[in-house]
Amino acid sequence: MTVSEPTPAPERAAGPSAPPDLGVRAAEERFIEAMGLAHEEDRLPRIAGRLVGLLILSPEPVRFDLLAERLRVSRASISTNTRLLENMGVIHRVTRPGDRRDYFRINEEPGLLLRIADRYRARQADAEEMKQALLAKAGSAVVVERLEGLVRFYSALADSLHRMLAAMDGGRDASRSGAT
Amino acid sequence: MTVSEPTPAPERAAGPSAPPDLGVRAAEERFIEAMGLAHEEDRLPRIAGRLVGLLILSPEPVRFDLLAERLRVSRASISTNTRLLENMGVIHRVTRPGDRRDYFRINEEPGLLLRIADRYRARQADAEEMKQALLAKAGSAVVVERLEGLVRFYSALADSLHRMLAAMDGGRDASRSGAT
DNA sequence: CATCTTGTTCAGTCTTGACAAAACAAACCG
DNA sequence: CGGTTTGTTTTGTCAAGACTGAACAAGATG
Repeated sequence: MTVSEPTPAPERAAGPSAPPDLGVRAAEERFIEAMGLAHEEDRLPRIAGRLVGLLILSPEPVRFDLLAERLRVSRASISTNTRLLENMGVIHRVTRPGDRRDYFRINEEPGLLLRIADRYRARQADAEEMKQALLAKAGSAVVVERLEGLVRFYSALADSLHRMLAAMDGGRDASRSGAT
Repeated sequence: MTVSEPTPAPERAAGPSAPPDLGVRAAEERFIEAMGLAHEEDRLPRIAGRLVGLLILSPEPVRFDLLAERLRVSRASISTNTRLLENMGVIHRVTRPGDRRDYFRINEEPGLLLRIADRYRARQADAEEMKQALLAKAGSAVVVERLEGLVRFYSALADSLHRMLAAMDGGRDASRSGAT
């Protein structure tokens, strides 16, 4: 999704771009790398994770080429990964009238969580299907119980996620948590 | 962990080994593959996932070489992946007096879930650390709020997992859910 | 129009990791 | 002891995918 922003904002931000307070800067570096690693665990490219980290730390939308510069990564990678994250609903592309360049900001709505919940739902379905097959043919009771446990677990987890989403959504002023 | 089993059990089981009811067999095949895929998403080798699936469906411990045969995979792979899962606490190696061979069964205690919860805790810590660094140096309020949202989210998720574990543990007779 | 800017796509390189075959180790058996 | 069974470790191959530079497309701009 592409969002239009009213104010050009005099290109100065309290984010990870402007004032290089060295202590904070180092913490930002660590945080960005941590997000890179964390997202890699979720099978996303490391650069995508770093992008998310950087954008979480940026109060203002960040320009395309600044992303490449700050992460020391090719523009090609920025293009690929921003589009990926955009499609996943994790970040937004922001355009401004009279400015040909693209900016990006984190999506304050937690988009990824729904995806996680869906994954658990799918596993719940796998277990459920297997359980039904066994019940129809009188399979081992132990195994049926195990599968029931699996189904319960995954559905509880998915429910819990959905509830959390709902709670966070009502959470603050209306926008909440750059959740990933 | 290696567990010793009392009964040799006359090598006959209602599991995926003995009675080849074709309908159930096909369902088992699907379930095992689904587990393979699901665990691949969690960054485990596909074979490890299939092993988990097979063992969930097996009421009795399964012999090492039968695992290789059933999954049509080299003994080397079985060795590597069983050890991996064993270290993670997902399966148990079972030995029997007078039998030199190794057997494996699923761990009824959900071992992996703790690992998942830990992962979320780690992310919570990342966000927390970044937030502290910002607070010390008066960072952007928006960003601090985002980080607080992250911290809340991850800790809620980890808590929820722990609670679920506790609930399932008290759940049935004492052993519960071959959770993965 | 020629040229610059900005972002995308393509082709190639490089890394990572899964898997298997073979060599190996250890325990048992005769 | 030599030979067998059982599992492990090592070595090599292969595939997937992340990342890059270069070519490309589409506007702007002089």
